Amino acid sequence: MTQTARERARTQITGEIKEEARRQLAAGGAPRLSLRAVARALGMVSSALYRYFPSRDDLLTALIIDAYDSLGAAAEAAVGAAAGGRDGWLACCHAVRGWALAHPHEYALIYGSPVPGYRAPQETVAPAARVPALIGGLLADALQSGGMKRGRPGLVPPHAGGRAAGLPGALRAQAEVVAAAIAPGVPAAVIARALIAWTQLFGMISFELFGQLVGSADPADDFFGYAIGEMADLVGLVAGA
Amino acid sequence: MTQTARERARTQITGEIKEEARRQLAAGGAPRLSLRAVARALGMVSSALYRYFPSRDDLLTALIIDAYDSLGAAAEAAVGAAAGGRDGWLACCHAVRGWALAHPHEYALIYGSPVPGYRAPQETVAPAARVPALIGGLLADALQSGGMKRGRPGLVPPHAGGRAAGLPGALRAQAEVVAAAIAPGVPAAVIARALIAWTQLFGMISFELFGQLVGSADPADDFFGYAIGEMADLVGLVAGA
DNA sequence: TGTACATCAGTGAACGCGCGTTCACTGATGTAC
DNA sequence: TGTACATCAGTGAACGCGCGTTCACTGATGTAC
Repeated sequence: MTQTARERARTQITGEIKEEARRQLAAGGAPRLSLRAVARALGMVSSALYRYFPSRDDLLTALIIDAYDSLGAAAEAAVGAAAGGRDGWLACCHAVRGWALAHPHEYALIYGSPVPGYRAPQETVAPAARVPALIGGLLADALQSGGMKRGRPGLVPPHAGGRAAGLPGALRAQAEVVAAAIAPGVPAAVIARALIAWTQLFGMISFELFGQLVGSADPADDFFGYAIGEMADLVGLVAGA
Repeated sequence: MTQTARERARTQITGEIKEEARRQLAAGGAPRLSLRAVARALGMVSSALYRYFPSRDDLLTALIIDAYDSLGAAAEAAVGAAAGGRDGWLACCHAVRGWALAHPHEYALIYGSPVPGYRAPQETVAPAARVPALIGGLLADALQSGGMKRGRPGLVPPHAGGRAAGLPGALRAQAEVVAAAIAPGVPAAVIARALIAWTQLFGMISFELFGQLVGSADPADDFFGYAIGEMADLVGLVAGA
């Protein structure tokens, strides 16, 4: 309950190490993050860091978890403040993008190419699932409170060639697993489209941050706003509670 | 016209260097690519590589250009063999994904997080534009040959809250620039949705390759097929010529 | 409350490694006459 | 066709740097009696 001075110092310095590491992430990205450079910046000797993190990879893991949690918290706060349904979705998207633009190197750390030689441990899974879980909950809520069209979501008809209305088998099964985990009661067809919306959201943000939109949708604000609206339609989210 | 032995040797060895560099890319990603290691693997002394590439960054640039060209060629071949319109789009998507799965580290090189400290020079711009240009051309062709619905593409209606039918201003202007460059005659509304489809395509592939789909749409084959069909609908592409 | 001991943070030196790049050089290939 | 010179590929040593991690150590903080 009461913390000893040692415990307080430990928490404090652990925080300072991560803070400095984040600064270096911004300077050179994950591959250039160096324990020695972090120690140097903090006026410590490099071996001292091993009192706090048993290896470089453990420091990386801590940064990854923090990044997922920071993003998750930002998104949750935005959704909590929104009216739900379609508004919740839009708020979530804007919060995710806003966080990404504010923390581009932490975004790259969790959504960019995997760091070579690093394998994310189990502990990162739960923080990574916060945004998907948030979206799932939002859909489930919207479905209950009338914020979503019933039946097959969206109104895009099967194309002229005549595609079967159902989902392909594996996708249906996967969607049901997802529904059971994070979106109870939401039909597989809605989940399938939500998966599209989800990958679309991060695809846009990655393209924006990684420079692929230069020469087309850059600056991306209007494009982003338009796209997330289209995704809301696709999923079947309607305005109002 | 006729090549000297020296010229032949130069072309050959330049190729071997890039080949070995690609192998090392697969082993450790771009940040771990090392001139010395490449030279070692080829039985050369590291300084000899400087006869072929003036610096490490120039080797990286060559790999990036090759990757864009390889991807572009694969996509173009697939579209060329398809019936056009919707089929062309689907073929393009499958070709891009197929290439990405076959060359995951080259994909990460061009669509992953930027390599720290590296700035892509102008020469990479044209190769990078091949896939977008291909899609643009495909849309223009489809529009001319009746492979696309006229008028506002797709059938998703404005959401219940009543969104204005038009595109936001900046997006409309950007879409017109894109149309002028790679999709002559294609309306801005179609371009805007094609931008969504394009970011969606690469967003899905990145999520698949970078491990974000584990636990949901994994394996991603059915999800991918479903999503690109939905995108075709969104853009207004119909089956047949 | 005071003392003896255990815990822990931080030091400094070292190990063993790898990197990109430069430079003066040797020897083979190509070119001009 | 043969010779003199220029071009270029590749060598080997060196410069100057950085890295992660280990280890024996000092000295401060915490704990049990």
